[in-house]
Amino acid sequence: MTMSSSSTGGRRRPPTIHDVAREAGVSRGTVSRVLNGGHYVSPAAQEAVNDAIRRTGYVVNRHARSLITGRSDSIGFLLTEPQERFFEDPNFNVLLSGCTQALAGHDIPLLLMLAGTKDERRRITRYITAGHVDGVLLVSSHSGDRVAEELREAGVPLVQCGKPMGPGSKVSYVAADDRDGARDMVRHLLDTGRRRIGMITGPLDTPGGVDRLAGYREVLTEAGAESDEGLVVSGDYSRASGEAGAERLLAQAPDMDALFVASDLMAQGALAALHRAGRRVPDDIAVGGFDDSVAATEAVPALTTIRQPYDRISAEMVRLLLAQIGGEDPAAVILPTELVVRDSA
Amino acid sequence: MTMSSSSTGGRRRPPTIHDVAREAGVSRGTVSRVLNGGHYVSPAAQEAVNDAIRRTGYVVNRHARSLITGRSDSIGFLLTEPQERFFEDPNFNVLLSGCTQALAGHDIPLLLMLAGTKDERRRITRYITAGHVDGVLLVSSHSGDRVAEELREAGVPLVQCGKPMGPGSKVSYVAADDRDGARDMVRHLLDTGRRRIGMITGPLDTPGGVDRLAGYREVLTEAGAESDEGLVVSGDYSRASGEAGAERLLAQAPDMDALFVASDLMAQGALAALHRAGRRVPDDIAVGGFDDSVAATEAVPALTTIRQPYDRISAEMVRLLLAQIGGEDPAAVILPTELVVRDSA
DNA sequence: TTCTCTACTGTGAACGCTCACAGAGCAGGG
DNA sequence: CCCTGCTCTGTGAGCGTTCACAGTAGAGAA
Repeated sequence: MTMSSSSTGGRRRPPTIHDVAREAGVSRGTVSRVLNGGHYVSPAAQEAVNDAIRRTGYVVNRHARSLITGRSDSIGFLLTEPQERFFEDPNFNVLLSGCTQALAGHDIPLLLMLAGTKDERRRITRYITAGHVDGVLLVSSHSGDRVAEELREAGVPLVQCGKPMGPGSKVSYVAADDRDGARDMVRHLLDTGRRRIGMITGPLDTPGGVDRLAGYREVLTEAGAESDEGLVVSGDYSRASGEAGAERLLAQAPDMDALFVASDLMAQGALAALHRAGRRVPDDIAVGGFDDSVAATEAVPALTTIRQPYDRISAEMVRLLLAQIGGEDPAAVILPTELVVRDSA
Repeated sequence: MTMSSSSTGGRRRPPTIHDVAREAGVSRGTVSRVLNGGHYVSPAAQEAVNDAIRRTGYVVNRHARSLITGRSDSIGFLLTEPQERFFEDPNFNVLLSGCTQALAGHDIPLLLMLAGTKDERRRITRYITAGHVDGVLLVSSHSGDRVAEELREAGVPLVQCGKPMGPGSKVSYVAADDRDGARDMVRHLLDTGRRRIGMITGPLDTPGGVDRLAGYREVLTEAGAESDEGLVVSGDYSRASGEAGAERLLAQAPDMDALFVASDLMAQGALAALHRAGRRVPDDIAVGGFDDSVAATEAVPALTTIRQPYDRISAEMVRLLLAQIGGEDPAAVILPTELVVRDSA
């Protein structure tokens, strides 16, 4: 009934495991065992300890625990893109909340780390290698990025979103099947009678950018199309680059009757450019996007696109990371995409 | 010239302060002093230690440090809004990068924590009170939110963005002068000949929402306007709510010749609604926003708005938080706003 | 009985760091 | 000469926890 002084508001020193042990009439070891699953603890001791914890208001000191276990029970979501991209691209939102949710099931908090500049990357890398998180969910596509390598070398469990650029890289990753998705879209455009199909690619220093272009080219070649000379320009997944890309394509290939854009956000930009040029979508020109983000449904007309299963991607990323933290070897997961037909194609 | 084995890829045990001491030929104490500012260390020792750190690839183990200092040398940026709002509202972007930059000067990493749901808030609050961050920059406006109180009771240094709702609250905060900003905007609308001025307010359970409305009413009253009956509706700062608000106002007060909207994002929505209704801006109706975010310059026509000095706000938040961590008492800072005239009014 | 096995418990020894303290060396003042 | 004060250095203790180990008691088997 009586509250021990340590549970009142203005306490000085937080109670330690030692205080709990004294209060419960057992040893530190027993308290620790209760805290960590309760194996080899008698029911009587179990109860006495739980009571004492309640009475003292004891909270485990995670720094002390981490010091010895080497674990921190938290996970970092590291984004090495410029900050604007993070806010502009709706995919990040979906990915982030997916990961947060997947981790919530394990009661692990997710720490978001934005490292857009070189300086930030240095600071955050040091923070991570100092053991402040048990593992990192890395979202970064560009090949010039050394962060993944650095973290891997430092022995930090890591799962990347999207295929890494280097071929022999031993890093875990989860990705959608970009090539296959691109093939589906281009086939759909061909099936609906389009013949002059242009493409705005993603950044070609990323596997996603390269693979979607490869899928596009494969299908066109299989269909017996001649060269795609003048039909391909590349962007950086931003809205603005989609707009600029479409303008360039319209100038280079005015007879284009379809346009495959490697992200919905770029496709939004492309739609704006097409609209300005007086082309009706899909009557004059069909437009296909990629991602199936909110940008696809918000676009006018709503975009036909390739759905990336972000819910499954984030779930798999978390699963792989926890497995890796548990000692398993890195692994790669490729998930299938799906064609979503709306109004633009 | 030779690299110690610990700096190669597959190291087992990370180097400790002890390894560095041995490598440098000094004691643990001296290494520790170098690590913590280098006071009372001879130049020769200083250099030897720095060399040894470089050679061994030593990174301080922050758990061990934290265990004894009680500090974690990191700061949390806590957002208790639903996640969509975070991505939609460009103000968060600006605020976040401002804080990151301000902290970079102190070499302190910023951890972003999104706690949109009750469950997330519980997890994150526990994480914070367990001492994982030294202080919290809190962005959350709603009054129903108990997070600020909880953290303050747990003794966590805290600075809020925006005035807290409760009157007697002892929590630090930094805010722009919302009332004064609103006054400036409404005066500007009056000065340019407008007479029937409507308003879309922010959420009225936030001081920002209340104060901007108060400023609006004061100026109208001073100008001798009759009741604003039917001229005021409220939104939640989202684009969609601005659109809906403008529609409602158009129905209630078709003779309105100006509209003051409590955020640029809502103003964007309002512009869309006005456009649909065939009203020309600013010819038929003037529109004034609030924030001066990118939404203001992206809007068509570009928004006349009230600039919130987000760069100074974030700098002040960081300054206040660091001061509070250093033992100073909480304080409040109110920063002036500025009228920015563009095309919409 | 005695021995073994199992369930449970307590005790040092870490983990890697900082902090307080003591002590060395040297200068300057009485 | 000693004393004081300064800069610099090393050492032991301890932060709060887990882990390995040793040791106890009681049950069952030999």
